[in-house]
Amino acid sequence: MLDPVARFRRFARAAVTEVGALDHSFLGRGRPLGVARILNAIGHVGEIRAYLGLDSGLVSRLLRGLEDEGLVETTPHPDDGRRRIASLTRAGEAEFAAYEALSNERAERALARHANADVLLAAMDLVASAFGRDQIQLVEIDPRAQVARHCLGQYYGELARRFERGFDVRLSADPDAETMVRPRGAFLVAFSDDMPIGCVGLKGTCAEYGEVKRLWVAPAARGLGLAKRLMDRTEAIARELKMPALRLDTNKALPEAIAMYRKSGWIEIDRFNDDPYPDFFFEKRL
Amino acid sequence: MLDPVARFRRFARAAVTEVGALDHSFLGRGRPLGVARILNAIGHVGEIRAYLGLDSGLVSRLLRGLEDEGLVETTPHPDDGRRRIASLTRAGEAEFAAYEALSNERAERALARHANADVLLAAMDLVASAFGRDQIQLVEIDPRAQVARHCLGQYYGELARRFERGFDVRLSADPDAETMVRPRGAFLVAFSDDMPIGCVGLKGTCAEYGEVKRLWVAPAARGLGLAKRLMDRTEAIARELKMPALRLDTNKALPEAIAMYRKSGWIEIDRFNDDPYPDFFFEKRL
DNA sequence: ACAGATAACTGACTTAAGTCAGGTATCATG
DNA sequence: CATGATACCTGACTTAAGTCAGTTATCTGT
Repeated sequence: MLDPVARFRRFARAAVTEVGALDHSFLGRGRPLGVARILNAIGHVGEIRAYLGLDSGLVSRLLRGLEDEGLVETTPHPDDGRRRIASLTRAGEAEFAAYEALSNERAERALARHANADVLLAAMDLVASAFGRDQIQLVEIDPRAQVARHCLGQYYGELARRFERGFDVRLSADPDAETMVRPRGAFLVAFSDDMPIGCVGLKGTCAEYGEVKRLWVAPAARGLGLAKRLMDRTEAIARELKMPALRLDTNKALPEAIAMYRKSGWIEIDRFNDDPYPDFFFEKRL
Repeated sequence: MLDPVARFRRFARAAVTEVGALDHSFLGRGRPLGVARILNAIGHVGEIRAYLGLDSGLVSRLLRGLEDEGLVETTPHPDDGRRRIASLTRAGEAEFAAYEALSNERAERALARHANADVLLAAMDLVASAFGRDQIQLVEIDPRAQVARHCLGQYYGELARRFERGFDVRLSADPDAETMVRPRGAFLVAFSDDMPIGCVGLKGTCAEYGEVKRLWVAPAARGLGLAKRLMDRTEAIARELKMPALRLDTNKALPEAIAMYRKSGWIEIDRFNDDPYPDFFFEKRL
């Protein structure tokens, strides 16, 4: 009842029950689960066969059934006459929305019953990130995009909580967005199933070195080695951009980060800027 | 990507994938899932039909298949000649253990990959408790039993963390176990799927009043209204034992508890003992 | 001791889900 | 333009899972 494996399995049982109940509610729409899944897949992606990993003959038949119901229509692929693209008709979209509503209602109800929904959600984020760790994708995006700004907001919030004297972006040497965009630099965001869970900026400072800025990993994604992965990718990009070296600064309130830098070949150097926050300065030659 | 419902559903997707993978690994033993589930149910409970909610004819046939394989044997029920009890043969137990091992390995592997397994487990406990909230059972047990002592240990740990000057049981008026056993009092433990997630003691202090002691709810179970449920049950038992009133003391470091007492009819009274820890004293006439 | 309920079983049937072997039209490439 | 690969389709088949009606033996209450 108390050992880790038993706790994990207790969780698995609870999740199965919950999932089973959702499936059951799906059946309430009078359609078998396989068909419902196809409908759902069309709503989310245009590509079904590979996405669901089903036999092409089976998909063909299921799709035909949905066509007969008037929920789906197929059009030939513009570039490839062999392929057909499935899309929802208006009626199909309504049906899709009905399934979505079932999922949403269930989620809303579960959250509404809990007096601490934010704690519950944080736990769910953490578990989902752990389960989906192999699907985490690093994507280069513009640091001015909304997701990027969301990540930065989270990052600043974290610093404000952890630094002894808080944190105010305006006092810090906030890098201009242009310095973190190709060809000068880059900005990476880590996504797990569409949720941003980490970021890092590579700033093209000068000819002698680039800088690693704004390395952040969401609480839900800690323990998965994501920071290391973000750093490795950043280094790769820096090499690609022919930067001779990388530098970064950090604060003593972030010991995990400092340990990680030391472990992955960064050398401590003297202060190289006049930012009021950092206590430690590192360099890595490429 | 950030609203609560989307986060809940992201979690559901991750859980489905994980659970599906486990099912898939079960298939590796060359037996369909339904049969595997029966085998599993026999291992855990003797009663299958009602437990799995399956058609009796279906269970009959599946059971027969397992009997033919030599994994299960059935014996007539001692008191009711119509009923039969299924049990695992030695070979069946080995097969059952093999399925258990698959689940356990999977759990161990998932936990081993995570650098913060304790954080992950805490999140899982929380989610599992929320999903299983309707299955939480309150059980009266002896306060000297191992589970009870586990709960009390957790409770003391929590106090030590929250009280300004820490907490030492030996300084507090630790109630004798006998005062929390029928007919003088009682001790309740809340179980969610075999995991103890809360407790409360009803101490038969004197003829004028009983006392509520050691009310504890595990962090994983907070927000589910469990404390209220434990208190309600305690009151019911107190009435049953003909106690004219209940009293309790508590500390200002536990504001949620204090708010809960006030909201459910407890009246603040003067100090009625010389325990060094409590700041607040309450009474409720029955 | 009898009527009605109940537990387990049996046989006949259904549905969902999927596999597999071809077949046809289209595409990519030398 | 011939050849092989590819995308989709079709028909025939299989397996898993379950429903349903009816049978038999046993139990329970009067």
